[in-house]
Amino acid sequence: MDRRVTKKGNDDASGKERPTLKTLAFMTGLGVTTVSRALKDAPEIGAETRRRVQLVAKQIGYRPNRAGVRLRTGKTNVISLVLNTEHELMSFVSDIIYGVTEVIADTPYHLIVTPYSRSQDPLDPVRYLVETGSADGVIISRTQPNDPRARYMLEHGVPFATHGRTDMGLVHPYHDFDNYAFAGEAVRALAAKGRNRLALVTPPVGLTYFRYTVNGFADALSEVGASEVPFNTVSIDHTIEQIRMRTAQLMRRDDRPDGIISSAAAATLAVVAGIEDAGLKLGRDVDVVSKQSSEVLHLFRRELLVVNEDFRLAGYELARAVLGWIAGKEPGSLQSLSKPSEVLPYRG
Amino acid sequence: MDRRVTKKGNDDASGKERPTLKTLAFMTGLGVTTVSRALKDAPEIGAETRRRVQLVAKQIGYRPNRAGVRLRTGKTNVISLVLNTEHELMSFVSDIIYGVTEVIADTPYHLIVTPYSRSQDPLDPVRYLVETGSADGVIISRTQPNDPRARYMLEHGVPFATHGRTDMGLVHPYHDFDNYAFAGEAVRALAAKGRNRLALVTPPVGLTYFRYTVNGFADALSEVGASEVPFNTVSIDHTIEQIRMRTAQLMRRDDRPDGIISSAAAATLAVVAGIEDAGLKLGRDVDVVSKQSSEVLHLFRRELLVVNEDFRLAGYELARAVLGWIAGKEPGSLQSLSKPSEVLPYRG
DNA sequence: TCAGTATACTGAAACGTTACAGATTGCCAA
DNA sequence: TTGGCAATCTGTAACGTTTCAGTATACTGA
Repeated sequence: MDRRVTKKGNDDASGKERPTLKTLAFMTGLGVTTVSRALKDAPEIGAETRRRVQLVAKQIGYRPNRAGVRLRTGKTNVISLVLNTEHELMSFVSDIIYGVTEVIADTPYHLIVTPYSRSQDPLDPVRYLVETGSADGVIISRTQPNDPRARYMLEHGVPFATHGRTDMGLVHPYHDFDNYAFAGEAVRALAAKGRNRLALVTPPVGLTYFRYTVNGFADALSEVGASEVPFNTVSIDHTIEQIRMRTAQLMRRDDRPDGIISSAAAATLAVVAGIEDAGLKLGRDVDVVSKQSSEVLHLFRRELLVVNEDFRLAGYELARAVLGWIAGKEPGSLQSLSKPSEVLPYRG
Repeated sequence: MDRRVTKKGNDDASGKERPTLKTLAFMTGLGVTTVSRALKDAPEIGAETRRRVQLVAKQIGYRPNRAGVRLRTGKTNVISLVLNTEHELMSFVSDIIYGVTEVIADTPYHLIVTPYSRSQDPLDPVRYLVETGSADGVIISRTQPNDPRARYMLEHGVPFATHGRTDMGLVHPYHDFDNYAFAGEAVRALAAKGRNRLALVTPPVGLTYFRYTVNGFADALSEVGASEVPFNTVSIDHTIEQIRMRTAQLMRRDDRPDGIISSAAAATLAVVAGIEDAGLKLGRDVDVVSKQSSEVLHLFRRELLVVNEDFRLAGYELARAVLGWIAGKEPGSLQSLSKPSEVLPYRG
């Protein structure tokens, strides 16, 4: 029967060590429990005590220990952004991150980036996050109409938001760019320039916004009475070289399009290169409308017509949606659709 | 003297709950301590026991609870990438993240992105990370010759790596691109084309690589006998519009340069636009050498001369450096300098 | 035979937090 | 007076992990 001396090491307010609830309890002469509750404005704590505790806490710069909270409550204070490192680490990822951090900045949340690499099941990282309880909320992109990740997280009660919509009859927060409208506006802009044989460089087949884009394109085509020149051999997921080569092939054909619509700025660079490889001139032989997420295309070729998509806004909305869901709001009320800008020609 | 019944809730291997050490202990019939040590190959555990525990652990998919480990040991298994959201969230950030995640992928580490926004003290986020013990290692960029963040982390014993070198007489891991060599090569390439009045679009004043670039530029100028056309009114931190306007101004002067070196692709777009605004033609009136981090510039104007900087490599090296330091390697052995590619003309 | 020691294992405590189940005090109604 | 209740505050346990200080057993040398 031994009688060890237990050294606490924190019940004096001496050291350089980070203050804990125990430190605060010692300083205020209260119990640890009382301090804990006072800090979170629990009703059963006296008004004066509450103020006193909060004052002292602020003075000595108390910050709750994340590991303690997480261990006890399961709350991680983490939002995870799940990214496909193969396709998505293009410039717009930075913008999304920017938008997310902007929202998160004055919350206790941290942003962790969870990658999934080469040809891995997209569900893997999500499963990992859910199984290990690594995040309070998740943001995914490259959303599919029938998206197993969204389904999985719904089943497991994990708050999330998708960049892009789904079509499963399930309701969840999302943010999306109105690609149906984009494609439609693009067609109309080209039609207004007298172009009537149009080709489309689509989003990746299989993602939801592929459908919206294609539908918007098709509907507007018949609206303005233009026809489609099929160009199914590429999407914006293809490499610069592939897009360039196949565009050149396309433009050398007799039935070549006189208008092209591109769903991404990087692809547009390749498309224009392909057009010029074929000896044609932008603005004369063919017009191109492209989405872009930063103001680069007009520097590239002033003949380009552009539509702006704001990925910072996307990050912002997605983060707000996830936090909203975590805070208990209705998932259905956390959906947003961003309208495309006008189709813009080079402005002086 | 009450005699409450304590419900453990985990000592049966029943539920859907995540297995813990206790679960493993129950299943193997061992003590929690033994299981813990067996999993980390402690020497005082019998070989067979060790194998048995590890087998069971693998079978049921045991993963240590991060909060438990972190609370007990202080180890977070987190690497933090500290970013300036004002300047740095350009495309290359994605590449750095890609490189980092590549290294981190098969380690227990998570990557968290810690932003610091508009005109905030760059030391703030670092101080936060250190004070709250939120990360085992930190990666910073926009490194300065005398960098308070590096000094601070050295003082506090926090492993880190800098993107770019410092010049404080203190040794720490870094990865840097050899901008001295880049500027030199660029000057020589322009000289080889008969250009001898050269201007430089510099990195942001105050950052270490500003100095290297400027020195490489100056040394090579005198080496080849060319002269500098001062262009101090811009750096690559300026907006596209500013760079464009001032380049146009510069190019309208009588003493305009016949060669320009640009430290970033985005700036180069603006520079070329400015050149053309002034009615001059790239490749005829002036040649431009530019760094780029992805293959876009040759699509933009094939007359451009480019040097490639690999930011994915940077992320990769930085992550390896931090992990190496955490693992106990000598900081001085974790420094790397990446040589620029040749100056490349448009390749067919 | 016995002490000494190496081997293999174990319980308790601690990290910082919150939830649960009280405990203390004062006040009021009966 | 007494019982009840509201208002405040408190101790203990628990989250899952590792470390400390053991204990039990078998083996060793004399």
